[in-house]
Formats: sequence, C-alpha cells, structure tokens
Amino acid sequence: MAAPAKTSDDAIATAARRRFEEPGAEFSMAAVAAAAGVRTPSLYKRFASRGALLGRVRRDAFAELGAALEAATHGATDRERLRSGAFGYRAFALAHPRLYALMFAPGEGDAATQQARAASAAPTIEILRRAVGPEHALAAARTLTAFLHGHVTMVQAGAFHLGGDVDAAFAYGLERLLDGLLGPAVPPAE
Amino acid sequence: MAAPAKTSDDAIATAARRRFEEPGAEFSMAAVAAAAGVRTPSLYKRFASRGALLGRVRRDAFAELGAALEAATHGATDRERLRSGAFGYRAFALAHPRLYALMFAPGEGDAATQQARAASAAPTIEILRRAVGPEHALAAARTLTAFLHGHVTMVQAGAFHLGGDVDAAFAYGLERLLDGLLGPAVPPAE
DNA sequence: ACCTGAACACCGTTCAAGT
DNA sequence: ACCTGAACACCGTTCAAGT
Repeated sequence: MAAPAKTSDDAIATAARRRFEEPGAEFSMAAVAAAAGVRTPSLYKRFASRGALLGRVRRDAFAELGAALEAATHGATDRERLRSGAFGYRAFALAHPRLYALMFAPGEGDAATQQARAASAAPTIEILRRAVGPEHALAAARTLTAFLHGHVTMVQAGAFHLGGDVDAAFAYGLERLLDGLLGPAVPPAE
Repeated sequence: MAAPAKTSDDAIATAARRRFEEPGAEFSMAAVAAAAGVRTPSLYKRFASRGALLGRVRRDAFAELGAALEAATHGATDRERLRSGAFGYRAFALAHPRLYALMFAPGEGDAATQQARAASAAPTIEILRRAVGPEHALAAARTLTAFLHGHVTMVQAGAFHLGGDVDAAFAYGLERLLDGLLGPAVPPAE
C-alpha cells in the first residue's frame, strides 16, 4: 500500500555533490532530481529546501577537506608539516573550485558546518600551539588560513592576471609567512 | 516625436550600486528599475544584461577601492605605508561587504575590470619594488593581497567562529607577514 | 508512506506596440 | 529614439491526488 522509496538522503546528497564536479553542470533542484532518478518535488520529502541540501553538501565537503589535509600533512619539523598541509589545502581547493566556493559562501553557517570547519582546522592549531605558543596559536592559524584562502580564491576569481608565476608566488609567500610566524629558516643576510 | 529619456547609464549604475549598500536589499533588475524610476525592460536599452550592469558596478567599485587605498596609505617608512594600506583595505571591505563580494566573485573578468584591478594594486607593488626588490615585488604583493582578501572574506563568511579577538588576529598576522617579507622590525630574541 | 502532475510566485529577457 | 505591457522560459516550492 505504501509507495516504495526510490531514493534516499544519501543518494540525493551524492547526486548533489556530483553537480559541483562536472564543469558547466548547474546546480538546480531539477538537475539533482534527474540525477537521482526522481521528480523534483520528491526532493522536498528529504530536504526542506535548496539551502538545506546545499548545507548537507557543504558539511560533507568540510569532512573531505579535513581528510585531505590529514593525508597531506607530514614532515619531521613543524615547518615541514605546516608547509605540506598548506600545499594540500591549495591542491584541494584548486581541484574542487566550485565545491570550495560553496564551502566559504557568505551567509549562513549552521552549527554542523561550524563543527566540521573546526575539526578541519584543529590539527593546524595543534602544530602552531607548539610552534608559536598557545597564546598566539589561534591568531597564527587564522593568518595562515587567510593567506591560503585568499590565494586560492583570487586564483579562482582570475585576480592574478599580471603575469608572473602564480605557483612560485604561492611558494614564495608561504615561506615568507612561515618566516614571520616561526622565525626565518636561516638568518637574513646583511 | 521621440520619447524623452527618463534615465541614463549613470543613473542606473548609481541605483544599482546603492542596492549593494542597504542590507537586505536584493539586487534584481526589477529593484534597480524601480529605484531608477523606470520599468524593467528599459534597463536593456542601456545595459545588455544583468551581467553587464553588474560589470559596470564592479568596475566602479575597483575605482572606489583604489581611491580608498590611496587615501589610507601614509607613513614615513615602507613598513608603515604597507601597514596603513592594509588597514585601509580591510576597512573598505568590511564597510562594503556585498560590494566587495561582487568585486571578487568568480567567473568573468572583463578587460575593463582587470585594468581597474591593476590600477588599485599598482601603488602596493611600487612600494614593494623598493622594499623586497623588483624580482619579488609581484609575488610579495600577491602574498599581501592574499592575506588581506582571505582575512576579510573569512570574516564575512563567518569562518572565524572559535572565539578570540579577530581584530587582534589581523594585526598579529599582518605584522608577522611584514616580518617575513621585510625582515623583522627588531631582531628576534634568542 | 512516498511519489508526482499541476500550479504558483518570481526573475531575467524579448518584442511588438505606443509616443 | 526611448518607454512599456504582455509574454516566455526558467526555477524554487507547494499541494492535492495517486498508489
């Protein structure tokens, strides 16, 4: 008597998530529904609104970022770990530009998203607690994160258009920032 | 015989620009038209599309930012000028959050926008040419810009939610970054 | 209990008709 | 020459009707 379920929360979230990978594939409720093999109104049985569905994708994305950072962060010294984590962050953002834009879209930040965000930032703060001391660890993490986020969003916005090697500029900036936070790797000449 | 003009390019651009200030005022062609005292279809006599009108607002915004930076940048040393310019940049972005988001929205970057962007960045590059040398001036400017842009967009996205003093974290990060780029203001102890 | 066609409100855009 | 009502396509969302 009851109509059988043709989809699920997870299947819809997966279909929605995929819309952010294929370039040119617009995110619309109709497109997600079609990808999930269901009609548009059925989505509203499982997600209250477009925003709620995007919230689910966003939360999943922060978990993905956390895993990517954990996999990328390695090295013998704090400096090496911060450097490898930074390159991992950049690689994730540039590999998933539209997903990354969703993660940091201004506006709503639900509690679950904030928790996922905090979890992805925790390892960096932990390293910096040792490297710069507990009283500056949070500010230092925000500095590093601001640089990373700013770099990738400006690349994606096409703001670095004056030529030059953008990859080299990232490496240069990262080393100078680590110099400032941790002290120079070698004492400056002169 | 000819119908008299009831508006102009500039009047429409001004009305559009204003939609980015009043909080909660959505940008729509209908809202802009109403603010300009004209019906929606008339906008298309002067701007080919919503995107073209937003492009005009964006170009004007970069000119505004350039003027704000010029006014804010002062000081006896390069470090002081970079610091005051950085605070001016941050103040502009935080005072006009929705306009700022438009300026760096991913996607199209028309030639006129790129020129306006380059003009707003030129003074910073000029200071850095002296401070870090011509071969690193562009990379250093991108580093500073990435930090500034990243900081303000993360503030606006509500990403800095772990408590602590965000203003102090900005000042801390800026000084550490200037240390890394220019060398520490005072030699590090130990 | 879940799915769906039909409908609604909204928005960007076009166009023929007015003056 | 510029303005406008009417219309179109598209999208998020709702809901009564199906099974």
